[in-house]
Amino acid sequence: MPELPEVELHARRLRRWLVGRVVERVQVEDAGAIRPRPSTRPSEAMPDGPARLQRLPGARVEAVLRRGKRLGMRLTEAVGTDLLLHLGMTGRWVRRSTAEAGPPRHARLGLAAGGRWHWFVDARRFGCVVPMAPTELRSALERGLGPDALEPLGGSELAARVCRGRGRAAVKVALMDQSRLAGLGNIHVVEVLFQSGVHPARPVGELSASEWERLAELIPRHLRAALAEQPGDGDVAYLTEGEIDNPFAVYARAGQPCPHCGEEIERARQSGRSTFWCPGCQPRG
DNA sequence: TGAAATGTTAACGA
DNA sequence: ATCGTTAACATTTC
Repeated sequence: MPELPEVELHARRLRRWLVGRVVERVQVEDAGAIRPRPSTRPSEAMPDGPARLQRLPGARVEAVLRRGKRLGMRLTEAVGTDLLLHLGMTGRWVRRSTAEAGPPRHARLGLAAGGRWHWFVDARRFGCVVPMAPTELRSALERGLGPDALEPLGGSELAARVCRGRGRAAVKVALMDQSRLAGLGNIHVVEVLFQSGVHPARPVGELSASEWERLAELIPRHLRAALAEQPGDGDVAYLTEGEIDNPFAVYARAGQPCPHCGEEIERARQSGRSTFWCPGCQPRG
């Protein structure tokens, strides 16, 4: 899942692990993970992807950037190749000692630096690594994305962005549109709407100014709180795979009592994704 | 066995 | 044309 908090967490970890270090080796386990453009299909691999990545050894990692759910890795300019990273649904980077026997399960590619392996692991294979010219990285990170959802935005500006061109769209679907606001995914948009007391199916054109103010304030606050709860160390864990308890107030809690008012959390589908809300706290208006 | 899963988008229908 | 929903991608898990 990575949504914005998990992607930002990756940015910080990759900075800590790699910035200032020289890439010693590259190991490609799955050439399909190397793509010509972000958001391409696993079957649309970059034909010369492995060859492009083999230029990296000797390059120093200069910076790790993030916008919305996209990550960028700047390398020594002389190498002529930077990387755009997308985690897709299940992608993550893990660090392993070089003494470890081999790549972890579902490893797609690895970078050796600072005496350790840094593996891009992605069971569902929607994530990718996109090699590109350094001049292209900035636009690849920004093109088609609205402002980063972690940055505070005024209520009226948020309303203008999210409503632009449509007044009848459901607020949940509009908030997940990355070209309007970059970073909210299915889980956190559901949580933010619950905290804001806004029903996910409300048309954007019908929200009041004070509701927009509340959303504008709660979006960055909620994302920062989610980020603060992430482990500083160890591998990133996503909800579906583990025995970790569901940390969310309403997401994946259909039929359970609302933590605020005790009413039963409801579930429905919007644009093919599950939505959860409390009928008591989030009236249809 | 079937359904659903955190992301994104091409293709379809109104 | 614009809007919005569905199907698809690939794989795992319940």
